[in-house]
Amino acid sequence: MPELPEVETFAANLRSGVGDQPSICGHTITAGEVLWPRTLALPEITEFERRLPGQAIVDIRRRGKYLVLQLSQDYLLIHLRMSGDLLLKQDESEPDLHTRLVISFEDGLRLAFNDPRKFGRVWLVSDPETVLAKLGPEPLDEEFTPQMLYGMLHRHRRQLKPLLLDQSFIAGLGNIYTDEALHMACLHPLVNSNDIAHGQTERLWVSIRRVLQEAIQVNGASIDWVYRGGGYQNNFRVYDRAGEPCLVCGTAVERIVVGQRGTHFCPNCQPAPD
DNA sequence: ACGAGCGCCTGTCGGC
DNA sequence: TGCCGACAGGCGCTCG
Repeated sequence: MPELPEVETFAANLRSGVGDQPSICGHTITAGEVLWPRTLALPEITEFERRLPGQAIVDIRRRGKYLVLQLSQDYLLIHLRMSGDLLLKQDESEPDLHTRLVISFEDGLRLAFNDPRKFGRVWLVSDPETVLAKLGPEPLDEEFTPQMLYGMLHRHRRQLKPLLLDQSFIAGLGNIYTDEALHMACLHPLVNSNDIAHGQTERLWVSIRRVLQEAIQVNGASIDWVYRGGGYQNNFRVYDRAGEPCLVCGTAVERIVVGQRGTHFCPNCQPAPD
C-alpha cells in the first residue's frame, strides 16, 4: 500500500503530530521489542535491543518509500511494504495480533509497527546510506528535471511501467501512482523508455509530480483495510477502475498484467506502442 | 540488460 | 454456508 504520498503522510504526522497525537520528536526511547524476528533486517535482535534505549528521536524524514528516523546516535529506517502501518499508542493496551515491533518511550508513549503480511522491514544503522544508496532520485526534488528524466529514460531500453516501479530508477512510485501518472501523461505502460520523445518526457515529468503532490495534499490513498485517512482514492483516473469509463474520453479502462503487477490504462488516451 | 517467475505472508472477495 | 482460487499498496532472488 504505502507509496510516496502515504509514507510522506506518516513522516509528517510523526514529526509534527496530528489531532490529539503528539510529535515523537524529542522523545527518548526506553526499549525496542521485536515480536516477529524477520521484521528486523539489521542488526541482530540482541544488538537492536541493546543499542536503542537512551537514544532520542531527533528528526523524521522520508526517502523514497522509507521512513528515516534520525536518532541521537543511529538511524532507524522503516519500510512498510504492502501492509505495514504505524500506530502511536498513549494507553496501556496490549499489542494486537499483527504488531511486529514496538518502540517504547520514557513517558509511556509507544510506537507500534503493525504488518499483517509481514513483508515490512526495520533497520537500525549508523549510516542510512547503507540501506538507501541504491535509490534513484526523489521525483519532487528540485534537482529532478525533465532533462534529467530524458537522459534517464534513454539510458535504458525498458517498458515504462516496470521502469517507473524500479526504485533505483525513481524513488517512491508504486503501482497506483505509476498507473495514474502514465494515464495523465497519455503514455501506454508498455512503451519503450528509449522511444520517449522530449515532449512526452516533459508530460511524464509533470504528471509524476502532479499526481504525487495532489495525493500528498489529501494524505495519500485509502484502499481496503490497510491504510486509512487518505482521500486520493476519490481521484483515481484508472487504478482499480477496470471496465469503468475513462474520465477523459469515456472508453472502458483496461487491466493487463505487466511485470506481475495489475496495470490499468485507457486504450484510447494511451495508444499501444507498435 | 532485460523480463519472467517465484517466494515471502495474511486477509478479503467473488464464484460456485 | 463453506470452500477455493484469484488477487492485493513491494521487493529481492534466480534463471534464461
